[in-house]
Amino acid sequence: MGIAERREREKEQRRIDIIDAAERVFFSKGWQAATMDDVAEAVELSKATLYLYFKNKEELYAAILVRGSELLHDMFETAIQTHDTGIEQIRAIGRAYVAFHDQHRDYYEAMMYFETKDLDTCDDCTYAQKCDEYRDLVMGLVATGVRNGIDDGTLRSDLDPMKTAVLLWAQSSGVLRVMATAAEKLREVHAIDPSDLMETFFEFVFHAIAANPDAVMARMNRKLDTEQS
Amino acid sequence: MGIAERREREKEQRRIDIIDAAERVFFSKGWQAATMDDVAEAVELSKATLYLYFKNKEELYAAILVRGSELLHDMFETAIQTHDTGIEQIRAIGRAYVAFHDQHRDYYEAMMYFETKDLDTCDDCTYAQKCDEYRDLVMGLVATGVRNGIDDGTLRSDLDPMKTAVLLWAQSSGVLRVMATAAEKLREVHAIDPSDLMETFFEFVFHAIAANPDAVMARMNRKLDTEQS
DNA sequence: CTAGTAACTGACCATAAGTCATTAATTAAT
DNA sequence: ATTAATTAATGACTTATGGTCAGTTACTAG
Repeated sequence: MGIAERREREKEQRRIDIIDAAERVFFSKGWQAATMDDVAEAVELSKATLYLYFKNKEELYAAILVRGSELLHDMFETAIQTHDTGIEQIRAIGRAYVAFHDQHRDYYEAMMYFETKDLDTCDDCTYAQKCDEYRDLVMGLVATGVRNGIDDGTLRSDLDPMKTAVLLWAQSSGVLRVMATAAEKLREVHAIDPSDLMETFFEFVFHAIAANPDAVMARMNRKLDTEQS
Repeated sequence: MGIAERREREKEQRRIDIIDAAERVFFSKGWQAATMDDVAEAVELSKATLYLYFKNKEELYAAILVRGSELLHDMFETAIQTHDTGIEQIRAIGRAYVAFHDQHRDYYEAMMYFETKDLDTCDDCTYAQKCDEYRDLVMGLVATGVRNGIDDGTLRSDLDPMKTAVLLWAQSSGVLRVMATAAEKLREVHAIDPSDLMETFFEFVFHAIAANPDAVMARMNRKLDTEQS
């Protein structure tokens, strides 16, 4: 029965087309201002058709969030795989988070936007569930980094990996959010450079979790000096 | 001209009545679900009248946020005034933030909800402006605490007060948000107690900013032990 | 008592999410 | 090849809600 499968593929492609169009529309006009009619027009389908593929506007948005979550997860995974010691992995994850914020601003903001009002966790909202799953995976990656650091002696041995992962994630999210929403004000009113703020944040973190904070800080400063010269 | 003043007072009272009603409605049904008709019914006025006092639904919400901001500011101010050393003031502010989250959950969530999509900063949105002002004041209080700590030797002397204040605020917000949105999951899936998470966060912070981290940690642990026994 | 002003309102509009009966296209059966 | 059946798609509609406005009521001043 190749026909059924072809239809399945076509249907899947439609779904992708819709998400692509939704991304363009939502990213350019914002979640609130963008209408389902806009998306329908962008994908050259009637609005009613959208509702054959997505339960409602929110779930269509969730589909976009899944893409963002996947991207972030992959970046974190790469960060882990391309670094050896736990402390370096954690730092690389931090940099990856910043890079995600810088390079995929649309996804970042979309994810921030919907973090407050948690997507309704109804049973058939597969997209919202996938978002949750990715968040767990991401948290797991951070925890892995912490565990590696404990094992290889670069991080404090008395840390609880999962608790530390949650804290690192929460703290980073908070700092990144402030950077995203108040970057302009920080720079102009308080004369604070956002990326400098981020560096200080990293410094704070390593003061808290490194096995040997002083050595780590000394190395960080040396690195910064050589980079700047 | 006592009449004009009385009318002014009455008008102000109306405004307060409307905000009171809006608070009840918004807090019970949520920003999205609550309608201006709901508010109108609650305050026993026609919907059109609401628009004589508030430009739109968003500004009415902002009026509520101002109350929350004021409350938070006062709690921070008290925290500063009732503690002597800088490090204690910072800790007290942290505790105050947690207390605000615990005891004024409605205000806390309302403020979180609107943190993403920054209230439109149009000229005549006095309420939104006031929110911004309070945020600055709050940040200033934290910076004052840091400055005091630098002066009295309880905090690292190389800290930039304002930068540190922004970081502390951002980090705390992030952690508190995660606690608010994922408390249940943290406890049940990862076996992490939210208030324990908060304590570890405080520990992280003081590792980063205390002039003598080891001494501070030792003291914190002693305190916790005596409290638990 | 009357004119003028401020406060208020019912009826209305515009927009946008979501639904449904109907139509068009594709596939399977005779 | 023709027809029935299944699937995909849609135009027209309903409902809900933020926001507006002409007109009414209540109060004040002269």
